[in-house]
Amino acid sequence: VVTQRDVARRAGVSVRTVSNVVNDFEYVAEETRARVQRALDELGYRPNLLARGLSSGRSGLIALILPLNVPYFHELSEHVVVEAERRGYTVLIDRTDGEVARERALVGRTDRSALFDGIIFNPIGVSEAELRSQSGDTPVVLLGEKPVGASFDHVLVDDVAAAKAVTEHLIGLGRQRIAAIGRPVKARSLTARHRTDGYRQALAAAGREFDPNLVATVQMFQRADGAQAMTRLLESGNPPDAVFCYNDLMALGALRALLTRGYRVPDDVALAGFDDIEDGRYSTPTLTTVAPDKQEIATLAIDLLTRRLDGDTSPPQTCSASWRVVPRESTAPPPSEGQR
Amino acid sequence: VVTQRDVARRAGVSVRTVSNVVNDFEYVAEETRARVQRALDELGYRPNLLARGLSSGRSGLIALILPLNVPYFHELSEHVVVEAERRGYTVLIDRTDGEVARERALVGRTDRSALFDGIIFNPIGVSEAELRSQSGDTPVVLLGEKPVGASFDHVLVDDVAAAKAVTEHLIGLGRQRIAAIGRPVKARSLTARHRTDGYRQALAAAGREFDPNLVATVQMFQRADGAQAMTRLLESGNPPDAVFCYNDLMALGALRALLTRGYRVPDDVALAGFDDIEDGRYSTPTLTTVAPDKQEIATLAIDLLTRRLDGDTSPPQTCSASWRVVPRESTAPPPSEGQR
DNA sequence: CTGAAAGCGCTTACAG
DNA sequence: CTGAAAGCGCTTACAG
Repeated sequence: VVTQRDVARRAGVSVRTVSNVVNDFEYVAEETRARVQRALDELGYRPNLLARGLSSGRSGLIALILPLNVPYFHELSEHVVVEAERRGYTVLIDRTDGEVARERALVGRTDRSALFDGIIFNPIGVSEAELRSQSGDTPVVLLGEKPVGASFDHVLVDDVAAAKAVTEHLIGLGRQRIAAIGRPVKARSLTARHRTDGYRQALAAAGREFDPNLVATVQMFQRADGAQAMTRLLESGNPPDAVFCYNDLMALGALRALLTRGYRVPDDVALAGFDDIEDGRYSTPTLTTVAPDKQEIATLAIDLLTRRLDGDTSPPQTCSASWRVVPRESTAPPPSEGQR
Repeated sequence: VVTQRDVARRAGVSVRTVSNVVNDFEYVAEETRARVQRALDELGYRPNLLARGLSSGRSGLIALILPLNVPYFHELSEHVVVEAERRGYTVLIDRTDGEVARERALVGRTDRSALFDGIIFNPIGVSEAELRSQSGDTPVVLLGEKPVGASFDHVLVDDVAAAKAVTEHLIGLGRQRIAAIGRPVKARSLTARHRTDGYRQALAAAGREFDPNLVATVQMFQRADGAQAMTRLLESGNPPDAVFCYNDLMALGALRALLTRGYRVPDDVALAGFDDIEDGRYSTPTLTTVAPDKQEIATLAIDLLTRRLDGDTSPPQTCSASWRVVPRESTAPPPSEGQR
């Protein structure tokens, strides 16, 4: 490998000057710069990130720690990568895939703070307290769920309001038995709780009775869970005529379960999800959903993080990104009224 | 931050000994080890990856450079991450999303070889020659397409054979007009060429005429491309009764186009894809596809890479992973014969 | 504008 | 088994 020392020798200058040229500092004589640049090119010098990081204390790297197997975060990651690049940072993605052990390994054990200038993280199992003790002075921005007493910067969407809005959309269709799929069997997911809250608030606001039998539980937020939960609802003897799934993935699973059993969507059962993942735009029927503004979320997260990297020490902030209900075929009103 | 020096001072030993304990070397007196370990714990020492990497020349990090927006690679990445972890390596993912500029930036400019012990890469736009000049002595394993004169380790599936097999499956259904979707408009993708070859070989082997009008071109391998190509085929006046899409994503787009226009799948048009992505198992109908063994591909790639990391300098190898045709509803024979 | 030198936090022959 | 010391390749006050 070619080092700055090699270049310095060739150009007849000190490494200090080479470093100045490489990093594009001002105050380098034009003549010197040209000479060094030539040596740089001729030797094919490329800076060693590790050495630079070790001595400067900054690597230009941001860790994005996500359950990449969740399409929502998968899609979000694209925006984060692009947005970070715009500010001169490189994002490296760490898959946690919802495994707490993996999350812990990433956050704990070795000091990744040396490697990464900052971290953007969607924690599933690691608590804020745990994270605080491990993250040292590396800026961390958390995505989603914000527990009380949070001491990190957060970016989130108002799950309660969004869930309420999409449930109201279902109510507006004239549906009578509106089910919800997504209450976790055991994990205490704030997201799920908030969406349940929104769902109940919408029912209450419409003067509807809350029926616990219409809330189906799941293990995870995957397609299979949605399919199973839907199947249970259908076999309950008194099937719903509309379902709000807490994410699109489960809605897609539910859709599959419905179509397999001969139910028509939306005619027999209207269906709505959450996340606006691409699959939902190509399913048949296409899927009504809540679309969080992913671009905005990414921008907010990177904004928050870079501000910290620039030395901002103000108290932790929470930014709320916008969202909207996107009606599609899965909740489209029947072609002509009263046909059912 | 706590350094080894801090720990050494506290334990009353040299940093050499601390390093020995941290790295779990043998030849450390039990008593010493215990004392150092206590200091380590009390101070909450965590090694600095950068410093370790710089002085040891190894970081334990593997870069996985992929178009993560392609579900096939997205699913593959999970296996690679797990497989690498099993060998003690950490995988960091770099999204290229099919953008050549991003690929170049990752491979060129800064010397990432200092940061990563090895690279697993699915190149879209960067040529092998270019890669060779940039990668230095960092081991690289390439995923997919293998050009002639390749000088890197490769892991791939036999696209020709697989495409031939799935086309034969379509022929076996008794379909007469079998279309193919996926020939690129301009890019010279080996993958697409191989799949076209396999498609043609199957037709030829069955004594069928090759009809260029039945091969639809696409810009990319995304859903929208599949939908558009399908639409064009349907509007061509003489629609196909079966379609082999070069990946599942396009097949899903094609499915959407078919269902939207009132065609029944598989009754009117049978449909097959390639990749076996999860979406295809939940669409209605579920999607017949070619399933490359992703676990095997990941294992082969990591095997190849770690072997190089252990000093193997044998000539570049090419490993072929297995695959199989997975028949699902989209090519299921009609319930009763001759019904059409 | 540029040089000589210290230092980032580790690893690792070299001695003992 | 352990210490003193050099070195990994850079950056960056400190002088000049």
